[in-house]
Amino acid sequence: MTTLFDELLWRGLVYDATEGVGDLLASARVTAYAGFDPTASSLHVGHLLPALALARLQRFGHAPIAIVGGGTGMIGDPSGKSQERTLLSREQIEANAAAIREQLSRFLDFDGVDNPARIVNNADWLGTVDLLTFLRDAGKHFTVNYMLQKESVNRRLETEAGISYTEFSYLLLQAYDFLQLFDRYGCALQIGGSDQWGNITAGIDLIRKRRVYKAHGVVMPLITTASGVKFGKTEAGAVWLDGERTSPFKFYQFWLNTDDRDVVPYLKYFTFLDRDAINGLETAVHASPETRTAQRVLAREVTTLVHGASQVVRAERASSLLFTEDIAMLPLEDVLAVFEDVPSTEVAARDFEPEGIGIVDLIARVGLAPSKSEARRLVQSGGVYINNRRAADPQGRVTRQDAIGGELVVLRKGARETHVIRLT
RNA sequence: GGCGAGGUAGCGAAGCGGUCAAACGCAGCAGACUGUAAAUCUGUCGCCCUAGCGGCUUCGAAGGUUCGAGUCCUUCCCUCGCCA
Repeated sequence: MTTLFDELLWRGLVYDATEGVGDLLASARVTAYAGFDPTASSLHVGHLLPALALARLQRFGHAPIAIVGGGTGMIGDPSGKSQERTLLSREQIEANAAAIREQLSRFLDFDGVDNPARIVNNADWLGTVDLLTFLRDAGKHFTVNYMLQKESVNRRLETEAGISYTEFSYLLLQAYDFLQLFDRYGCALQIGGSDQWGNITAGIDLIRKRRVYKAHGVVMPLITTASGVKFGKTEAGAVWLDGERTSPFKFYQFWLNTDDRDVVPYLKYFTFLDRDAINGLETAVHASPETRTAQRVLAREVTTLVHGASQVVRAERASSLLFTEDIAMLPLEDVLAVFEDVPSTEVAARDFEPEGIGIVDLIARVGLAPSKSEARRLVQSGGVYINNRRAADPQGRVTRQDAIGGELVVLRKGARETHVIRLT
């Protein structure tokens, strides 16, 4: 049967790995961890890779640990960052950590008898260890020479701004984490993004020196997009797992819009579909790209994982409605249901009374455009739709008669940004 | 503390007294073409309106010179480099 490592290899999830991980994973139940720093109150799609890696691990019988970095978050990881970070307040970090913990719990099973998942906070030990102890236990085992050679540090040394002592120390903290998890839970493997390689090997080195044990690391590739855009970004910024920040509908749309060239790798990265299923979809991409079957499956699978099946149904309905039907013809309840998680604004019905509101004013008022000038430009270029009908006259007005069921106006900008106006 | 370089729109970067709301590139936004894709092409990209060779506020900050200043002068603030 296939082992976890084979599985990861097939999915293209192994960018680099320590010698012998495959054998270890094939021969024993391994406890492994991945870390998540609480730099924001939500994870984003980029975090899915390590989060799902933990879930895959668990599915293969191994025991996953997710670290929410309440301790390391206080310092800031220089890996992959070209500039020094601003420190977050302790309260902020604690709030973020709590939110992230909740999100991670969706992917992991805590009730397994043999291999239950754990979520731990490294503030538990990093927050209590005193400086002298830390320097003796961790610091003593690393030469500055070694640390300077790490890519994350080295790159920053070449910049004008340099790197602060604080961020320079990050490596030691993460190494110390690995040691702690090894001691507490027998954790012998760390998983992360490819930018974590330096931090992971530092931990492995520390465990070897302090405990005379060979721990392992696996890093996953940086996700790229075929068009060169940074993965996980849309016009509205990062794609968050938090439904408040990125609505399930937008989340679904994000995946649905995946480039043909990216969709197969993404199916491997972000779903649990097996080889046959993915191979079938790959064929579909070549045979009939216009149906975008693979994208639909991808969107459905990932949205289900993050937001649940019921949200997928809604997103799919909203999607078809948004692009293929004349919404003004539909019953008010249907439209309401579909646009439930689209941004909306309440506007007093009497504002529409005499002869309606100028379309330009309305767009600026609900924030679909940042200024009236911008709104006017949009309308003139034909980028505004009221109830799915293009409104290209900047002098145009929206009256109460335009409202679906007398109480709802669906305002759309371009192909994707929709705003609902409720008359009250 | 000394010397040098520099601070222009989201970013990068032109500009060296008028025609500068400010070239150009990137990013963004919209349109066309499409498959809610990619590529390409077009338009747009400070704010306001009665939309015009219109009005207003911008080029680190504050003063000044000038009919006129992003452009010249003074002071200050900040960033970077070298030296101490």
